[in-house]
Amino acid sequence: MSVGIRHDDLRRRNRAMVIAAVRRAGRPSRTEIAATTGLSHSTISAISSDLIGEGILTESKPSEAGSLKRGRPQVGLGLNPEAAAVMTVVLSLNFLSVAVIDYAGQVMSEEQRRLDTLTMSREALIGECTAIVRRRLEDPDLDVRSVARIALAVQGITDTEARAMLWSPITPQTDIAFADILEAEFGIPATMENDCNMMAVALRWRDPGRYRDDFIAILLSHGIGMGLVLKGELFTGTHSSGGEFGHMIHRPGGALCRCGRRGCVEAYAGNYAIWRNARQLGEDTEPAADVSDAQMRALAATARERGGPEREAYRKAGEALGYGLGSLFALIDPAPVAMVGVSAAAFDLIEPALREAIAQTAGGQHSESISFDTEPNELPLIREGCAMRALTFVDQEIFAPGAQARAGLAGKNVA
Amino acid sequence: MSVGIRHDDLRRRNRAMVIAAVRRAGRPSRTEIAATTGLSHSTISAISSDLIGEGILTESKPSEAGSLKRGRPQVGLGLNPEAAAVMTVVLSLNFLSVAVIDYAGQVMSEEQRRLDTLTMSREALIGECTAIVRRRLEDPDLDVRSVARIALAVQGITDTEARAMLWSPITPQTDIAFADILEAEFGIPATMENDCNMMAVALRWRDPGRYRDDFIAILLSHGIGMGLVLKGELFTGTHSSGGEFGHMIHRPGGALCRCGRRGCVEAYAGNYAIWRNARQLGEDTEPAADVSDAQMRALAATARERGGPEREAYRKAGEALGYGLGSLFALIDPAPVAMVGVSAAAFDLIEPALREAIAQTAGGQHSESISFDTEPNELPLIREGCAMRALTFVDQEIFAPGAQARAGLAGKNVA
DNA sequence: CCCTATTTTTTCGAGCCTCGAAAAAACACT
DNA sequence: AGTGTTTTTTCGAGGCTCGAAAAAATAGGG
Repeated sequence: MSVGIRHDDLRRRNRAMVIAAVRRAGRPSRTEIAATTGLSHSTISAISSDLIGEGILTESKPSEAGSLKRGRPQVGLGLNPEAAAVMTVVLSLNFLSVAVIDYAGQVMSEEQRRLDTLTMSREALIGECTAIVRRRLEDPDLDVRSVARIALAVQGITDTEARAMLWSPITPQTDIAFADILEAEFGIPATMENDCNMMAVALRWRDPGRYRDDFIAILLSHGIGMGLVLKGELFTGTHSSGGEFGHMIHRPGGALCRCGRRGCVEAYAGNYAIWRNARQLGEDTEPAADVSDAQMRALAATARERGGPEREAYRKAGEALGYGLGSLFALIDPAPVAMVGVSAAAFDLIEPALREAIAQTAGGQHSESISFDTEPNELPLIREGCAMRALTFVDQEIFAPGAQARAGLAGKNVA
Repeated sequence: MSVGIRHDDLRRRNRAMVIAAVRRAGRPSRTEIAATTGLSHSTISAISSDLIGEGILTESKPSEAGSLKRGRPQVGLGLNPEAAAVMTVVLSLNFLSVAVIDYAGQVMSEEQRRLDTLTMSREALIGECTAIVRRRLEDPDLDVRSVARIALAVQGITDTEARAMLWSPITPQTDIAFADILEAEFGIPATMENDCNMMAVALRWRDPGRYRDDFIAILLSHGIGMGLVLKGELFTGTHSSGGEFGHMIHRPGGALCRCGRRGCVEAYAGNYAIWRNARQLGEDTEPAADVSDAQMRALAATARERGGPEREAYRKAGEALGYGLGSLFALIDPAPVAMVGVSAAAFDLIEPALREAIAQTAGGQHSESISFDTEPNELPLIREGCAMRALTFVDQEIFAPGAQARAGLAGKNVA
C-alpha cells in the first residue's frame, strides 16, 4: 500500500515541482513558478537558490528578455545545459540511431547506422547497441561523467518496469534485457521503452495545447502501434508496455497477421496488409517482411490516381482502424488522435472509411468531432520522446538532496 | 499541472493514511500501523490520539484479543461506528434499493422497492429516488446529521465527475444529474457511480488477495458491463465512466444490439442476445426488453440437458466474450476476471468457447493461466461497493483538520 | 508474591520545512 | 533625483516528523 509521507520527502517533492515547472515553461521567473506550483515566494526563493548553487538551474542575464514593465525586472530561471546529459537509443527495423542530449534538451552529438536486424543474432544485436553507445561515450567533446541516463526505444513490447524488450517485430530474438545490459556495461541507469509510448511523450511536449491529458498516438507503419495518454499519464499494461492496438481483433478468424494470429487490426491496416490487399494476394498470404516507404508512397499515389484494388486496400485499412478505434473509444471515450508514420501521409485515402466505420460504433456518437492529425515521420518523434523521458528521469533523481547526488553535477552545496 | 505540497497537507495526508490503514486492517495496533504506513511510532501516536479525541477512531478493550505475547499488550484501533454514516442508493432495472451504513461498514437500515423504470417519466424517477432517501433519513433510529455522504449506483454510463447518469438501459431518460439533485435536496454530498465500477470496488474489499492491483469485473446480465481496476486504480473514461466492454465491436455489421448499433459484444452475450439465439430468432430481431433471471436459469438448464440451439447460443456468447477479452487484453495485458450476474451461473456453458476464442488473440498467449471466478448475484456487490466508496470519501473528508469539519462528528478537539 | 525481561505506547527536544510580512533590490517614469 | 512599482530575499513563527528515552503494561521465573 502507499506509504506515508516523510518530512524530508516534502522538500524533495517541491524541488521536483520547481524543476518540472522550469522545464515546462522555458525561462520562468520565480514569481511565475510560485504561481504555477502554488508554493509561496519564500519557498521558491529558497529552493531555486539551492538549485542554482548546485548547478542545476541558471539565472539568465536580465538583458535577454526586453522587460517593458515597470518594477524590478524578472530574472528568468533556466535549466543549466551542463548539469547533466542523457543518451537516447532508438532501435527500429534495420536501423539504429543514437543521440546525446544536454540537460536543456539540445542535441550534442549523434550517430545513425543501418543494420540487418531481422537476421542478426542476439549477440550481434546487443553488440551493435553497446558498441554505438560506447562510441558516443568516447566522443572527446563529451564529459562522460555527465551522461546521467540512457533511454532506449524499440518497436514492440517491453515490460512495465522498462527493463527489457519482450518481443519485437524487428528481430526474431525475444526477452532482451537491454536496460540491464547497458547498465551493467556502462554503469549508467537505463530504461527500455516502447516506441509508440515515446511518440506520445514527444507529442505532449511538442503541442501541449492539443495533446494534454488524453490523446492517442497511432503508428501506421509496417505494423500498427499505439501510445496512449490518459488523465495525463502514459498508459501501460499490467505486465507489458501494453496498448497493442494493432492486435485488437477486427474480424474473428480473418486475415493473417504478422503475429501469426488472424483478424488483428494490423492484418488489415499495417503496410504489409495494405500491400497484400492492393496486390490482391488473398488474406492468407504470408506477410511481406518489409515494404519500403518509397513503395508505400507509390502505392498511395496509384490509389489516388486510379482507385482500383489499391484504393480498396486503403479503404479496408480505414475500416479496420475505424472499428478498432470504435472499440477503443468504447473503453476510454473519444480523444484526439495523431496518426504517425508513412501511411499517415495516405490518411486522405484512409479517413473516409475510418470515419464511416467509427460512426457504426459506440465511440462514434460524435464521430465528426473526433479530430485527426498526421505526422509522416515517426523517428524524430520517438527520439524526442526518449530524450524527454530520460531528462525527466534525471529531474527526479537530481531532486534527491543529500549524499548520493548523481555524478556529473557542476557544483555541490558543501554547507 | 500538479500543485506543490503545502506544509499543512502533510498532516492531512498522513491522517488519511492512518484511517485507511485502520479501515483495511480491521483492528490494527499502533505498531502495526507504523509498519504499514512507514511513519514513525511517534507520528502514529500523535495522529491516532488526535483521531480518538475527535471520535473517529476508538481503542478496543485489551481484553478482546487474547494476547499471548510477552510484553505490553497491543491495543487495537478501530473505526468508531458512530463517527458518521453513509447512504447507498442502487438503481437497477425495475428496482430501487437503499441502505444506511455506519462508519464501520455495518448496515443500519435498508429499504427496497420495485418500480417500472422503463416507462417512468423523468420526474417520477427522480421523485422515487428522493422519496426513498427521505424516508430513510426520517428513520427515527437514525441521527440524520451523521449521514455524511450518499453514493448512488446505476447501470449505464455516468460522467467522470460522478455527478450525473448520462445514459442507462433501465430508462429512456438521459442526463440526470442525480448527485446534484440529491445534494440540493438534502444538503448531503453525493456521487453518481457506475454499477460495474462499484462491483470492482467491492471485490477489492472482499478478496484483496485475488483482486488487488489489476483485475476485471464483468457483469453478465441483460446487458454486458465492466468494472476495471488497473494499477490499483479504478479505470474510467476521459469523459464518462467508460469501460463499455459490452459495446466493443465483436463482428462489424453483425447482430443488432440494444444500443441500436451492430456487432457489439453485448449483441451476442447479453441475456437478450442469448435468448434471441436460443429461440433462433435471427440477429436482426429487436432485443427483448427484459428476460427474467428465472427464464435465463431455465434456458441454461435446457442447454445443459440437450444442447441444441440453446447450447449454441451460449457458445456464441462465449465466443463474443472471448474475442472481446482478447482485444481488451491486447490493450491492458491479461488479468484475473470475475464474472458476475445471472449468466455467470451458466459460465460452464460459456467457458469452453470463451477460452477457445481468447486463445486466438494476442491476450491468449497464456490462455490457460487466465482465471475466472463467478458470482451470480450482482446486487449485494454493487451495494457493498457503493458503501465502501462512500466511506472512503468520508475518510478523506474527515481527515481535513480545522474548522470546516463535517457534521456528525462525535467529539471535537477544542484546544 | 515480587522481580525481571519484553513489548507497546507516549513524551520530549531537535531539526526541517513552509508561510506571511516586511524589507531590500532593481528598474521605469516624471 | 525622486517616486512608484514589481520582484526577490530575509526573518521569525508555527507545524510536522523523527529518534531516543521514558513510561506503561504484561508474562515468566524464582
